[in-house]
Amino acid sequence: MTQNARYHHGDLHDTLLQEANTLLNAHGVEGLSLRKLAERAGVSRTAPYHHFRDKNALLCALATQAFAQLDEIIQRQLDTTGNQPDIQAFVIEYLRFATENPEQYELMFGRTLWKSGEPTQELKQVAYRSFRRYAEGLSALLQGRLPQGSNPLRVAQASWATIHGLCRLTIDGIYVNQEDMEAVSQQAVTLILAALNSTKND
Amino acid sequence: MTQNARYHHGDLHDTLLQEANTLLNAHGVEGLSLRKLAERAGVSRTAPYHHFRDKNALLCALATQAFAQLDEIIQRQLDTTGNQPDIQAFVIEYLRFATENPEQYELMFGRTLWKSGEPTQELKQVAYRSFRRYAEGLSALLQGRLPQGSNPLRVAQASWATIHGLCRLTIDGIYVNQEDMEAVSQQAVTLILAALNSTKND
DNA sequence: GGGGTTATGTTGACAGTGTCAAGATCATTC
DNA sequence: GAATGATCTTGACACTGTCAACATAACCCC
Repeated sequence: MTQNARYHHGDLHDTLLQEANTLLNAHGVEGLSLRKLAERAGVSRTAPYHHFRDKNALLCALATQAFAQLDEIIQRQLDTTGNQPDIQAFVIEYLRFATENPEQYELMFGRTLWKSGEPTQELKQVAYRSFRRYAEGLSALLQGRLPQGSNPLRVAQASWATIHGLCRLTIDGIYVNQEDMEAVSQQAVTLILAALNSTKND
Repeated sequence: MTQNARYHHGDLHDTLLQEANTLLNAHGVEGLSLRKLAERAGVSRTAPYHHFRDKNALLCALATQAFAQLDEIIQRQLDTTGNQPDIQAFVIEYLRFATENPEQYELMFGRTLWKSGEPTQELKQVAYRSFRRYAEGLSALLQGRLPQGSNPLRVAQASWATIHGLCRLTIDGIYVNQEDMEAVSQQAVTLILAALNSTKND
């Protein structure tokens, strides 16, 4: 029996994830169909169902993978900056991930899984852990530089919302102008820093 | 001929938009199918195609309507606050619109139209005008209160990104906790105000 | 090794989707 | 009153996710 004509694929689970990522990058979530994916993996339409409960589960698996990647970037950034908090670098790295992996980012934070679909237990855990780590790390970076009456966790969440908003605007095709995008993110950082340097609020 | 059995609907265009909004609110974009919509309007599957080129065009029309609503809210807010800029109120109003009309907001700013679909020329115009108005209005609110070296337009865009990010997080089902959401948005406003009150940046 | 169990892969089928083509009906206009 | 265009209908097609039933291979225990 030749290797090409064997009945069992042997590594379909991983192959599916890999090919799915390829299709995702090429045509977006809306262009990712299980049937095309199966064909691409050289397997029949329903074979993927033996490895993922349904399409939603597959997408959750992709998102989980992506969270691991972003997690690593965030952790590395938080470790590197160490005692000398560099929010600018942090934001740049975060934005870089989102703009270089727009479809993954969409999957991680978009309504496809969180609202329309049903996020896997696994995805929920990974995502929440990621949120927590992010918030804690960032609030550690901000420690002692906050305006009076500010809650470090809330500040971290608010500034994350800012960065996230920038990512969404870019990813969703609203800021088509790359130059504008950079200027705006630059200004966002400046804004955050200005807030941090102020010692008074009301 | 009875009114119920007449061949021509008479007001299908508007009826479609209205019923589409109902379906949108009830089941989201992903639950809005042209066939269900046609049935709901008491008309055959392909009748809508005589009033909208395709599904994308119908969704663009819905988004255009929604932009008009948000536009009005923004304009009213900017006029009301007048000489006494009240960013807090502005943010609250914006967030209110988004949380009360989540599906419309998704349509207005989501990838459904801007990335996956093809935004109508009309939608583009309305949207860009809305963006511009928003940015100009907000930057007028901020005038004279900015940290040195800040570009008012950029600040407006950056703070819009913050608000937009909060909206997305809520709408996409990531901040399920309403209480958290309010605290974070509160903090975001505080952050912006703190930045404005600071006279120095870097 | 042989037989039963489980994992994996296949074909067939179904309901649902957007959309095109061709024809039916009505409203309007010359 | 006939012709033209707007509106609506049925029929059809390709595509989607997913279930049921069956086929094949791998694995494990006696």
